[in-house]
Amino acid sequence: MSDSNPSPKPDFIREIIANDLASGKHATTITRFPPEPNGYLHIGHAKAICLSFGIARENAATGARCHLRFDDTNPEKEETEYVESIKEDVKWLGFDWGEHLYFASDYFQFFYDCAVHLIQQGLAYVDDDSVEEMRAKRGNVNTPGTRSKWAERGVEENLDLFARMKAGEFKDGERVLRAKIDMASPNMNMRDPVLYRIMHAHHHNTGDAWCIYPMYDFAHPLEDAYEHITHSLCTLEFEDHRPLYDWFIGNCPVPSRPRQIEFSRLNLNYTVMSKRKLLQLVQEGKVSGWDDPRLPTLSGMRRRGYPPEALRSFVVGTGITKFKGITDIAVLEHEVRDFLNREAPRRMAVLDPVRVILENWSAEPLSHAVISNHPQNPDMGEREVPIGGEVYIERDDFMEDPPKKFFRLGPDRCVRLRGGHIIRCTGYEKDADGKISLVRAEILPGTVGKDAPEGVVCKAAIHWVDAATAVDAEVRLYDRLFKVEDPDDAEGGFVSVLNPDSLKTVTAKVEPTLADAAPGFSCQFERIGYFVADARHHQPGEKPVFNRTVPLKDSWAKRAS
RNA sequence: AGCCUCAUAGUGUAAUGGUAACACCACGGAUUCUGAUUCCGUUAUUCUAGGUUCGAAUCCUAGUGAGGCUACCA
Repeated sequence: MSDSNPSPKPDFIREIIANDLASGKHATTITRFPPEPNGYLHIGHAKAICLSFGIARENAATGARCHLRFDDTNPEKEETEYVESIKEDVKWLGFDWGEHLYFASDYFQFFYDCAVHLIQQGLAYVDDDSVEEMRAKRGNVNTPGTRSKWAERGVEENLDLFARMKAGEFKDGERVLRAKIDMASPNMNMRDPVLYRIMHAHHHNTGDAWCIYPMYDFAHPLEDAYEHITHSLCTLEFEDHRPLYDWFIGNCPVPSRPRQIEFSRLNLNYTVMSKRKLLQLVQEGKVSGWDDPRLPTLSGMRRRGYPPEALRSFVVGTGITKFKGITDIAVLEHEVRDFLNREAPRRMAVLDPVRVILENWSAEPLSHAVISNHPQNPDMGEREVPIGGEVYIERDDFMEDPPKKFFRLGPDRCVRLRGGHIIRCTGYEKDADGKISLVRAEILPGTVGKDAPEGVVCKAAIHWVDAATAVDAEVRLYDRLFKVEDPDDAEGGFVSVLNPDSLKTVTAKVEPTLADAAPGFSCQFERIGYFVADARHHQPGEKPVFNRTVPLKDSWAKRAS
């Protein structure tokens, strides 16, 4: 059910929002998508994007909006390159943040002021303990922690020390600012969490202006409040952080009171979604880059030819819940096929060519065949495909000794060349290896555009390419990157279960209309699959490169196997 | 072990105290100048045990199972 404007069924989050609007708690809804610029966006992010931006779009009548905010509070992991790619990917997915592009790093002074406020309230203190000491005193899930002795410091001393942390008087790791909450809390996040750490690092946005940086738990609720976010939607792993989120909202001088709501992240089988692992695949050269068509990154899927409409339909279709399930990749592929089947023009290409000589071609020669660009959609018009007395057909479409239910070519059998004649096989040749090297056939005059004459059994139409005008193309056949359903659980690491056949490259014969296909041009190679002209490698005048988006379903192959 | 969260066909999601449904997958069949598409059909579902109620997937209690939490990451 691909739709350029999918309207999702109400889920529990949309229900909360509808109630807040109905009760007058909020006049409108302001959401946000807050990626950390430390990697490329992937299909999992698409879920968060479609949710938060989708809610803004659905409530546009009330003035709703969705902010794009870069959560760049850790200078060690973040890069400008990622900022640009994220903006591009969000746009490509079909969403627009308008004027509302923000950086958490623009709020550093605000965070600092809030921290000072907490110190003044006696709710935060500078701790001199080392990482190890802090870890030891934190306790564990079964035993309460013990408070650092530094928590006894007075407000003035804390204020002074914190100012000196900011001024750069201390080295990395020497001190931190902590909230004073509850070292015995069963929720580990409440055991005096760190608010600020010292990092003498260059920040992509603020340069060297700061040497103390706020932690996520502290910064995020403040960012949301600062932007007057009404509903802050995040994934399930932040559930335990919500009490802390609310604590900061309640104890800091903030201009609004956002509400955090958690939902389940997207999980796909045969797929890794963790940024760390994606980065590893890129860095170790297991894939060609962040936009490798085998990757679940948005840029990879774009290059693979997955239309944004299909991604949106998929993500909306999987729904929003708190249940942590694993979605079958087949659902995504279905959405891709569903969209492409309607939108992609048809073309012909032969991936594994066998030459066919039409021995009586002169009996009724054609200069070209007229073929519909989309049989179910005549509006897409027709094209003329050159043809002559010698064509290539797919190796699979000829069988020396065909089984009963095989409908295509074999000795003395008939088949139709799509848009052209019905032909009858009159002979074939094999090379030294026993491989079919040539097929001989005759055309049946008078069969172009006509049903098979009496007495002729012709149960299939196959694709072909004219030998004289065929264009060589590099065709990349992508398959799933992993051999196992759950690479995350693979023993010996997920890299050990990479599928060695995830990329096969063949030189194919394609119809001449494909010679100068524009980068990103999507079409269906009839009877084979959906393909897209590669955006990165195809230059005009060079051999065109096509990436396989997704194969067509093939019930014959399934039956045979 | 403590706290938090979740549990509906194989998979994902609906049903908000009143006939358990939709999509994907799988398997059949019809149509087809793509063994695609389209169309029709088949199989199969409320974790367990109690309780409340005329009536429970839904509310309550207990149990079971799964996931998350013990970074100066986000």
